[in-house]
Amino acid sequence: MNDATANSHAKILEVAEALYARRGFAGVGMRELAEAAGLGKSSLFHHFRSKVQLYLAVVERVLARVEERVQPILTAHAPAAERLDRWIDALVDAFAEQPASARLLLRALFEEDEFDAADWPEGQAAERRLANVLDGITRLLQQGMRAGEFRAASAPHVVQTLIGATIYHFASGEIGERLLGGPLLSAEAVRARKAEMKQFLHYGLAARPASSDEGGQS
Amino acid sequence: MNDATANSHAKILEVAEALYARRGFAGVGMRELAEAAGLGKSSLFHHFRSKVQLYLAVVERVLARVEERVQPILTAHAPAAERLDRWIDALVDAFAEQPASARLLLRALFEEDEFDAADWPEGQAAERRLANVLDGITRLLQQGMRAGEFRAASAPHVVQTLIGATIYHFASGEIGERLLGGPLLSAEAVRARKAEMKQFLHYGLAARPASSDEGGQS
DNA sequence: GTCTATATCACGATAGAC
DNA sequence: GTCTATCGTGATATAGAC
Repeated sequence: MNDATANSHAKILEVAEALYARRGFAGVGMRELAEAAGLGKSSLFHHFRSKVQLYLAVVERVLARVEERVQPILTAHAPAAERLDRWIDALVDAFAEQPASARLLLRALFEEDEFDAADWPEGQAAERRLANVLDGITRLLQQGMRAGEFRAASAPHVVQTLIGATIYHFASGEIGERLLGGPLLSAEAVRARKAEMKQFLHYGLAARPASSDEGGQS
Repeated sequence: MNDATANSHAKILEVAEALYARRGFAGVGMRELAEAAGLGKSSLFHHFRSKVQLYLAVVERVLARVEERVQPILTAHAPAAERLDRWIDALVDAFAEQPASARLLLRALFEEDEFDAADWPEGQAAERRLANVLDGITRLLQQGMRAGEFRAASAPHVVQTLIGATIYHFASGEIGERLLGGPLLSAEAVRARKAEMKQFLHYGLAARPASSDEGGQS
C-alpha cells in the first residue's frame, strides 16, 4: 500500500467517524461520505468493498485508540485503587480528545443487529478489542476487592456503571450541556468530570466496616 | 377519534418502538413498519403525517411512561436518601418492563440532529418531559445535600452518572449479558441491578467526616 | 486510483378509488 | 380508514474508460 492510498484511507476513516457519530450507520450515505472526503463515490468503493466494511473499520479504529490508552495501565506496579484512577483518566481522555468517539461507540453497541459484525475481519477485531477492555477493567476491580482495597461488590455491575457513566456523559451533547450549564469538552469540564468520577468511585468502592443499615433496599 | 383509530395508533406506536429501538430512525422504513403493524404503507400516513412525527410520538410516549413513574416520588414525605432509592427503583422498573425503551431513548439523544424536534408538537412535549425528569432528580439530590444527608458533590454530575449507569446498562444487550454472565432482564437480574445501584449511591453519596486523602486526583 | 455512467432497488410521500 | 398505483429521489453497488 503506497502513501497516497494510506492517506486516502485515513481521510475517509476520519470523515466517516464524524458522520457516523452524528447520524448512525443507516443515516449516512456513501455518496455524502465520499463528497465529504473529497472524492467520488466509486473511489470510495475502491478503498472499502462495502458500506458495512467501512463502518466496521471506523468502529475498530476508535476501539483501538481506547484500548491503546487504557490497557497499559492495568499491568502497572501500583495499588488497584491508583490504577483505577489512572484508568478513568485515560478513558475520559480518549473520549474527550476525539469528541465523536463516545457517540460512535454508543451507537455501535446497538447497530450491531443491522448486520453481523462477526462476518467481517474488522468486526471481529473490534469485538476482540472491546472484550479486552471490558475484561481488563473487570479483573482490575476484582484484584482490588481481593486485596481489600475495595469493598466487596459485583465487579461486572461496577463496570457497567463505570462505562455507562463515562460514555453517556461524553455522548450526551446538548442534554448534558444544559444540565451542567456549560460545555462538556472544555479542558475545565473534562477535568471536573474526571474528578467527580474518581471521587464517586473512591467513596462508592471504599472498603469500610459494615454499618447497621448498609445496602438497605426499599 | 373512534376505537378503531385509537387501536391502530396504539398498535403502530408499539411496533414502531420496537423497530426504532433496534435500528434507529434512519434504519427503519415506513413500508417495513406498516407491514409489521399489519396494514399498508399508505394507511400509516393516514395516522401520522410524516415519518418524523411518528418517530417523535414514539419517543414522547416512552418519556411519558418514565415521567409518570418517577415524578410522583419526588414530592413524597420522606428523607431525600429514601426518595432517591425509590426513584432508582422506579427508573429501573420503567426500563426493565419495556425492554425497548432504554435503547430507544439512548438513540433518541443522538438522532436529534437528523431533524429539529422543536418543529413538532410531539417533539416539544418529549423535550418538556425529559427536562422535567432531569430537573426533578437534580433538585432531589440538591435537597439531600442541603439537608446533610448526602455529601457535597455536583448534583448535575451525579445525575449524568445515574442516568448513564441506568440507561446504558439496560441498553447494553449482548455486551452486558456477556459481562454479567446471564440475562439482563430477568426478575433476578433487575433486582440485582437495583441493589447494586442503590448500594453504590448509598456509599458514593453518604455524608461522612473528611479524611486526609479524600477526592485525591492523579 | 479516480472518474462517468448505469443497474437495481427502496425510500418518503401523495392521489384517488372504495 | 384502507387500499393500489405512482411520483421523484437517493440508496448501495458495479462496469469500464482513463
